[in-house]
Amino acid sequence: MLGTPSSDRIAKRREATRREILDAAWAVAREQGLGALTLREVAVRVGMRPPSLYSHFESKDAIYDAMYGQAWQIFHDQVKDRVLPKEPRAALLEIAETFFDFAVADLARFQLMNQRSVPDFVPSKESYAMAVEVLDRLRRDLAAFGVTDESDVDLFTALTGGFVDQQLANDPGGTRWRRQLPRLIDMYVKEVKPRRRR
Amino acid sequence: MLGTPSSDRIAKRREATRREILDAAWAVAREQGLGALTLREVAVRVGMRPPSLYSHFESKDAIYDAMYGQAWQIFHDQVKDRVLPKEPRAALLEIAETFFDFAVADLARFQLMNQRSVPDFVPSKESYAMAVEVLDRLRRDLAAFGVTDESDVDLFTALTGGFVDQQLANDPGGTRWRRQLPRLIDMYVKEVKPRRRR
DNA sequence: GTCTATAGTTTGATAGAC
DNA sequence: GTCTATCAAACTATAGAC
Repeated sequence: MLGTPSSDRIAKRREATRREILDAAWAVAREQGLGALTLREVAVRVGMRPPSLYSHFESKDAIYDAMYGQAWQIFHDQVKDRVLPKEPRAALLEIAETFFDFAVADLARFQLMNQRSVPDFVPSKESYAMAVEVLDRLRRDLAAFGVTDESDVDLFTALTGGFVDQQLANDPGGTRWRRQLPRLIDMYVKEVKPRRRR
Repeated sequence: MLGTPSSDRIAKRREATRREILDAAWAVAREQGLGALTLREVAVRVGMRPPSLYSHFESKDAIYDAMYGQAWQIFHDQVKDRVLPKEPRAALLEIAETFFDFAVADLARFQLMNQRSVPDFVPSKESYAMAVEVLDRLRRDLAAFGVTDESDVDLFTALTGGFVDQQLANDPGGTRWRRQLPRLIDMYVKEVKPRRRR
């Protein structure tokens, strides 16, 4: 006698399929551009017929939304347990480089996360929460070095974000801006004068 | 007896229609997003049927291309005759603010000019030339203050571009980053040490 | 140069059998 | 949960009359 699959097992399978779909969606977005994403292409890659996607996502927008949340989730997982150096310059450089490398690795992902590239797309509350989580984490990291002014945090995000933009737009795959990150952090440290972490 | 319109007059009329179409295209892009631009919507606004657009542009891509070139052209016109202060700090601030204000005034335009927002769109040689022109102009402007290292120029574009990005993405219509531009220029001046213009 | 007509795709999404 | 069948709509682009 065979038992029926436990509901736990079913849920796991469902989740796995969802992830397969998202993986395919990311692949398409990377290869053809975020705005060129189509349900057909995604379905083909997963080995499904397009209508079957609707068993897992209620619309194309829901896929964009899941991608958005997933991207921020992945980055959050990557930074949430890191231990930063006590010395401000080294720590801030690590923060900047981690974000830079993550962002530069995938233009489509960066466009979805940080630019308003998909017309009418607005992340759901749940997905947006992940982005907020990451920014809060950055705020706490900076605060540990005495950087608490909102203007100082804004300065930091603008500086690192600007480097990412230039790298992606004008030297994709290269290091023209990446290699200037240490210099950037030096500038920032001189300006904001963070103190050594306690 | 009526004469026939001079070929000069005909050319003027053609050019005017082209501009009308581009104006409509910009309006759609601003209102609905750059990626949501459709020939139908553009035609409706101009008061034409969609196929008529093909008398003026050979494809949708050609419209994107003309928009791209036009945007850089407009910005170039805006800066080509300006006389900068001799004092480095004031001059660099003016350069940064001019670019910032222009970019922040229109998200769709900024996306077309500086981000890779439209899948597969590659500007034609002629349109791209306008962008190069502007960058050359910036190089000459900076050179007048002794800023000639490519890395210093790259730093400047990344800093100002980053501010634009943050302003558009996280405080559209506001001044959260705009008001920190003087501070940014102070940082840059300390780092690069431009000399007074001769 | 603008129109009508229409081709030829592609798209996101639904209905209902299995 | 996946399929087939299908839809309705939108799209870019072309042909040819006026």
